[in-house]
Amino acid sequence: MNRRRRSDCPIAISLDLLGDRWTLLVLRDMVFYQRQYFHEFMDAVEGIASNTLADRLVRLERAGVISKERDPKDGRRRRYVLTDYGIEAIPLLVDLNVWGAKLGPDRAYPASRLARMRDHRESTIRHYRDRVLASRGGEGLDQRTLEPGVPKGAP
Amino acid sequence: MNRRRRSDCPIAISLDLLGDRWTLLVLRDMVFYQRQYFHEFMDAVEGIASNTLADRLVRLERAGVISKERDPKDGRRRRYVLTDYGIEAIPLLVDLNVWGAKLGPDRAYPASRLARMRDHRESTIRHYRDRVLASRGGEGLDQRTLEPGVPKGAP
DNA sequence: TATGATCACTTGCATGTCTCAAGTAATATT
DNA sequence: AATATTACTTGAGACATGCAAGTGATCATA
Repeated sequence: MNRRRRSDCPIAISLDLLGDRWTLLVLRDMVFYQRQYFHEFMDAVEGIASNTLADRLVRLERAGVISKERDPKDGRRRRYVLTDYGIEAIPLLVDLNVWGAKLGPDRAYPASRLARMRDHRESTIRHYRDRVLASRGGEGLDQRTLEPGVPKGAP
Repeated sequence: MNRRRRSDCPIAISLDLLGDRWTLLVLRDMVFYQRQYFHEFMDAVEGIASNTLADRLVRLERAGVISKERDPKDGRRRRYVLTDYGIEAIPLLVDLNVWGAKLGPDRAYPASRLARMRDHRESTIRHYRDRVLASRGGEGLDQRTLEPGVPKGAP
């Protein structure tokens, strides 16, 4: 999909990459749920098809939004993390979250987190950005304990 | 497309409505280019098909993002304007604009406007919101002169 | 009042994209 | 050595999109 660039409008350019039903959900999983592996994205409630997921990951990587590396602890796994450019999409996700919450059933979402996103947008963005940076710098989460791995430069 | 709600996640809910290649471009036309009529959306550089446009306008109206009214000056025309809820999507469009500009050729976009969007986000949003409100309240732009029509309540 | 143009769509068909289910290669575990 | 897991790929069918042409309502002009 979205093969050719349709125009030079920056919104159209964004939409050539992000304008489908799945791409931004993958980024959401990375930012809000700290998911990093193929099977973790597959496990998301919405149920993306594996070929669609593979396609989106390739496209995001080619666009420089995410990067891919082999997991040193388990050679089968590929770890996907946001690049600096990908991190700049966090405001977008926050806005989508706030906007969609008004359209959908509010029971579905912790009102406190939503209110924080709406009323303290900047600090929310900073919070998630820092969390991504932290998990990116280190070894990611330990997949058994789901605790942060050894930080970069630690003994 | 996007028939059923996939999950209660607000981002997924947003994407059920906005997650395609055209819907946000229609909203962009409304917000940044003050377009209000079917043929104006058709004239956008990206070249949306008429059936796709008709479908998106119906879906946006059903979702309460835009409203539709007969043009009192020309009964053939339907005028599409943002609702209050639609206006709340303006931050989203600004974010998409700023983000996409880094991906695309910067020659394509007035650097001054872009810098303003990035560095003075709140006032940019206010500016476009007020402009939408103004055109919504009055008669819209005069289609011959492209000047604002008579404001509401004027003699 | 008749004629033609414009506007907002709709229809039918070809093409493209996505989903679902199943399969495969590489690596890890037992 | 046998089995499980991970990250994919493949193929068929469903669904969405693009294109060209057509429709009815309304307007502009003679």
